[in-house]
Formats: sequence, structure tokens, C-alpha cells
Amino acid sequence: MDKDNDQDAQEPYRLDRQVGFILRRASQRHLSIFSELIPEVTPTQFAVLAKLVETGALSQNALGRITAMDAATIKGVVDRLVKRGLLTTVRDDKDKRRMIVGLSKEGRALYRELEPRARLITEQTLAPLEQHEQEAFLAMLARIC
Amino acid sequence: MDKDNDQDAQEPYRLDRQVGFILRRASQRHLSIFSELIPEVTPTQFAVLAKLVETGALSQNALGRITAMDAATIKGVVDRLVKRGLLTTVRDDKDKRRMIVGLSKEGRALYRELEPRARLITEQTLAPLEQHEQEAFLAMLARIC
DNA sequence: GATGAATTGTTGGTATGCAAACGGATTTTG
DNA sequence: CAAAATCCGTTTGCATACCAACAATTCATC
Repeated sequence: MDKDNDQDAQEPYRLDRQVGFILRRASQRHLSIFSELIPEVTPTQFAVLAKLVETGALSQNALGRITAMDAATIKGVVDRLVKRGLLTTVRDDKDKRRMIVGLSKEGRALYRELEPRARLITEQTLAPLEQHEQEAFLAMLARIC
Repeated sequence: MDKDNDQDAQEPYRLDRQVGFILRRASQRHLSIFSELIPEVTPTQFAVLAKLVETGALSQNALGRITAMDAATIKGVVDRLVKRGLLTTVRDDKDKRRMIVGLSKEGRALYRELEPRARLITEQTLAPLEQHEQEAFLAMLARIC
């Protein structure tokens, strides 16, 4: 008798075995490491700085798209970074709906200071896994996005 | 010449390669699947219902601990579920600080209705991975918590 | 070139999530 | 037993996150 074929032999639903729940706890641990190593900004704020360094100035919504934030979310993040003087915004002349968001000198300087620590965050978060596991894990994680 | 030993041959920092960023996107996809299949409650609210079914009534803070929510967060979640009539709360006689949180009849009934769909959520979220990959992935994910 | 469709940014509402501070109850310890 | 430490629940403040609705602008199409 195969136990998988026992009628009504349903596995109990265990919360700690569900992806969603484990994902949330992993995010919590990552956040904890992040704010330990980089107390200056939040992960989403850092994502904005990093993407602007990668790609240069962008419209606010486009910035939201490549950092995976919806229009309402990116607005709040940009507003707070502008208020801290890390970003600058200019209305686009060619498309008067657009706000072009770019790094200020302070924003660029802060990013240079934080980048090495950001590398450590990924390292520490993945530390429980062996080197070859880390690559396999990241590849699979990226596939379920 | 090993490229890993080239002096200053630092890999550029790529946001899309960092655990934190990919974790966030994976959570977003999971949330999207969740609210598609279970629009009635949020993932955290469902976690509370599921844990109460697993373990029976608990004090509010204890409930928060096993569902990975801090005291401030679990309070909001419990309040909203009580307001909807899915949970009941009673002061503990033996320890007058404690609020014992339990499922109401409606809460239990709703959970029974949702559980099958909750299984589908995990299934669909992991669908991009092969069966054996899913197990390896969940095991590694659990290790970085 | 007018008009319907799509895009951009904004606002308001709801729901996590964490930190810090607080009063009250209980436990530990000297 | 009394003081100290801890635990419980609460509140406030801040920062994501998503949805839905909206006005202004631009685009697509006829």
C-alpha cells in the first residue's frame, strides 16, 4: 500500500512549510541584516539609488518599474529621498507629465559609501548556504518571480 | 591570469542579483497569487487563522511569535479579525496581562473553506520549479531565515 | 486634425512591519 | 519579602506596499 494512495490520507496543512510564510521570514532576516549594516537608508531607498547609478536619470514611473514599485509606492520613496537632498527632480520639457528623477551630488556620494556594505548584506544573508548552493538558490528564487 | 585575481577587477553591483531585491519580487508575485485565490483575507491574517487551527487558542503575543509578527503588528491583525467576527478574545484569569485569542465559529468555517485554496497558492507559486527543485528550494529558503 | 485610449503623476484608503516608549502584571533574585 | 528584571499589551511614528479613482497630458487611429 502506497501511503500516497491511501484515500483521504491528506497531509495536514503546515504553515511553516508554505512558501509565502518562509519567504516572509527570510525577508525579515534580510531586513534585519540590512538595517544593521546600512542604517542610513531603507532597502527600497537603496534600490532607487543603485538603479539610478546603473541607468542614469529616469522618469518617476519608469524608475518605479525597474525597481519593482508601483506608482504610489515610488512616489513616497522619491519624496523622502528628495527631502533628504539625495535626489533631484525636474519636469520634462518634451513630456510635461513626466518628472525626471536623478541623483544629487550627495546621493551619489552616499551611494559610493554604501555599496561595499550592500555587498556584505547579500553575503551575510546567504551565509548559511554553501557557495554552490547560493548560486543554485538565487537562480531558483529568480525563476519564481 | 585568473580573472578573480585581477587587481581591482571588481564585479559591478547589480541590483537584480541581490537576494534582498529578488526576495522582494518573489514576495510580490506570491502576494499577487494569494489575493487572486484568496481575496477574503490577507496572507498574515490567514497565517493567524491557520496557526490557531494548528495549536488552539493562544495569548496574543504568543500568537505573534509563532506567526513571526511583533507585538505591534499582531495587535493590528487580531483587531481586524475580531472586528470581522473571525476571532474571539478573552482576558486570562490566571495572568491578567494576557489576552487569549481563539477562533470563532465563523473563523473556523472560513478557514476550512480557504485551506484547499491555500495549498494551491503554494503550488502555483512554486510552479516554475520542477518537483525535486521545489523541495531543495524550500529547504534552502528555510535555512536563510 | 479630432477623438478615444493610454500614460504620468497624485491622492486617499487599508494593511503590514519595525522601533521606541509606556503602564500594569508577573517572575526572578537577592 | 522586597527590589529588579521580565513580560504583556498598547500607542505613536515612520516606511513600505497595493488598490482605486482622478486630472493632465500624450498617443493612436481613423
